[in-house]
Amino acid sequence: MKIGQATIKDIAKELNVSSSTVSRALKDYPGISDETKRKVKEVADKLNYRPNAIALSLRKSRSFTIGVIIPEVVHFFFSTVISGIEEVASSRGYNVILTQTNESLAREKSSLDTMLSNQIDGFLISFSKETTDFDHFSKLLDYGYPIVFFDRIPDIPNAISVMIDDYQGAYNATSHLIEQGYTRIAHLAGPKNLNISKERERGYREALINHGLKVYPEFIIECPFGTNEEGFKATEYLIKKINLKPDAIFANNDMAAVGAMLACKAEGLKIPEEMGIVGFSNWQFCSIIEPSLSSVSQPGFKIGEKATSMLLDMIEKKLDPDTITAPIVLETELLIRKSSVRLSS
Amino acid sequence: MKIGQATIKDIAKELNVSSSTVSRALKDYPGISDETKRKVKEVADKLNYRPNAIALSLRKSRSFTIGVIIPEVVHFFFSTVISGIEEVASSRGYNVILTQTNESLAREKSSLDTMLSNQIDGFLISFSKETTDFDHFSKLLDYGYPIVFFDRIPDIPNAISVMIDDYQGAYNATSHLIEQGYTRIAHLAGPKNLNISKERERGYREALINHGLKVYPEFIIECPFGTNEEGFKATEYLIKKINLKPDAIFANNDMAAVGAMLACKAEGLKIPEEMGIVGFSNWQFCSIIEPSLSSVSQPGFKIGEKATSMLLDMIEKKLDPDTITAPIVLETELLIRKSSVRLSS
DNA sequence: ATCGTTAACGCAAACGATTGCATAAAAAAG
DNA sequence: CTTTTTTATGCAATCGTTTGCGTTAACGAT
Repeated sequence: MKIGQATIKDIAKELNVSSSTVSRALKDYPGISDETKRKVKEVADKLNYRPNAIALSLRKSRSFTIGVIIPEVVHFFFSTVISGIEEVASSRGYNVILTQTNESLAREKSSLDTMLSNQIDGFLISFSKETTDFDHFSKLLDYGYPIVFFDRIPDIPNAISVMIDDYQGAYNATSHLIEQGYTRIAHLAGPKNLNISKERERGYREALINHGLKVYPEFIIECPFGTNEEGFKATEYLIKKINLKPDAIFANNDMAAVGAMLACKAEGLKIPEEMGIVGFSNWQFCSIIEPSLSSVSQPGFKIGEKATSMLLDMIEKKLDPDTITAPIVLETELLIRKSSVRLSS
Repeated sequence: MKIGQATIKDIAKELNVSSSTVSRALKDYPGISDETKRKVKEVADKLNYRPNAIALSLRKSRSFTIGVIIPEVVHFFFSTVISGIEEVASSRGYNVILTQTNESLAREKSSLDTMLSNQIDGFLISFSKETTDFDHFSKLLDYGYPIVFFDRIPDIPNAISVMIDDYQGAYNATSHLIEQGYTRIAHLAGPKNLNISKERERGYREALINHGLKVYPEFIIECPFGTNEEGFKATEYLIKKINLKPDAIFANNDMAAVGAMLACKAEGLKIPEEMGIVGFSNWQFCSIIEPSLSSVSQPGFKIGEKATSMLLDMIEKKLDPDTITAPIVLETELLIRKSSVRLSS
């Protein structure tokens, strides 16, 4: 005998009325006498009645639940996005079902499946690094299923997505390094199949070109996992193995940037004097490490908020997906700290 | 016309059989001819049939969904716990519904309510800092509702909980400082209403006493929010305003410890020579800040795993809650780094 | 006295799947 | 060729709610 399991029928029985009357009374429908409404509500209270959302979902084929699929929870950026999602969803009366794919395509697909089984009203997705083919998404889109992609967005024509301006963020970061007098700027790039990596690299390249600097291919090293070990190795390589030593590094993510910092320290290179470093994501630790790390801040919370409110608008038909033709782009902010400032201004 | 909306009835119609036959065929029940089974499965495949989990939930009054209520998502420890929860739940075929309370009691209660409405099979809870009265939990427990508390555990006799050994963790951290020759060890404490704070403070106190040191009340400063600003202020106060200056700080959490480090740097105190510092939680940044911060590592992922597997066992009646009389306690690990080592060993 | 109107409520189907109990047809036993 | 058993399938209720439509009784109008 579990709690809250009193049903409309129980109330009906207690008062010798029909379930329809109870249902209507609870919702203040017209055509029910005030007296009955009063009694019904009283008994509902007494029995600790709680509407069965499952029954409601079945009836309305709406679950008031949205599904979130992300690569991993333990990641500063994603956790802030989740936070934004949860805030908006719960304030608008929706539940959030969460799964992480751990960057596995198989899990992404199975998550999609079980969520569909659960009559999810819509999806919020940032796909895995393994995902290169978007058929499983476009099928759903074709059927008019509400989906909003965020951060990592697929190359599907009619997909709705919310992203940050990776290009501009990278451009600003690189320009900042250039303005600080660094001229041989290397780039620790992200995995090639993610658009965000490509965009950041593009921002890096164009900033160099627009400032009259040359792009050296050997200065661009891919760090697909984004760990500090990777950043460490890449930086050691840059310092030791290359003829033209770089004097600054723009990293695709903060962890790699930290790896770069550690490598510099190990090699006795002073930051920012001999090596300027800028990261990407503005993880919490950026401001507290030594020297503090300049980084491009991604508005994770805002992304979550925006993506969710768009999704809910689509679900509630307040927003026609066809009116959205381009991805929503949120601005980044370059946070300049000690690791990249060597000019007294 | 949404995808996956083909129902058992659609399959039945297509083959001119009854829904019961289809249902049984899909589940390989005996008493259905192999021929029929084959056909049913074929059509199911063709129509992209996906069982409606909602209908199933209603029928079985089981939702195969567990509810997670935590103070906040953007927190290294909690995000690792979530990760552990999600792994176990999804591997055992359960969904995870997530809400954060932002440390508000009101939101905690309303989350509880909507989850109950959604026929959640069980709860995983770490309650808010505002929560001092546990009636809303004990009501559910009395009704036999499966709940596992983690990290922050309530003082209810029959509550099942998974926690870490905060006392021992704090004891070890403090002992380590003592062994390093620090004698005037201060403590940045957590909010008084959380058991974990009390336990950590107790570990700190007893370590001092057992090593023949005195406990100075003025050395214990409460940092209820656990921010680095708070830690900064508390440490400045300790350094400047107190007659007997401490030579080490054991902080209730890493952020406060970082605040303490910054305050020491601002005051020109060398770490670890003039001030030893140990934190709690082992946030990611501990190993990459300068000097690296010694910290007590909490096995967040394991907590999530353990709590979830216990909850699912209870839900599936594989585990009788009455056989569990004491909280499950997981061991911490003291990670010794530079911030607290001044003896060459 | 009869008719129309309105207020207040009940009936029953529907959402999708499961399942105990019938039932029909086919096969085996007599 | 019956009778019994087996095999394969269908019926209908159920989970908790909602809702279109019908029903009843009371009331005022004619």
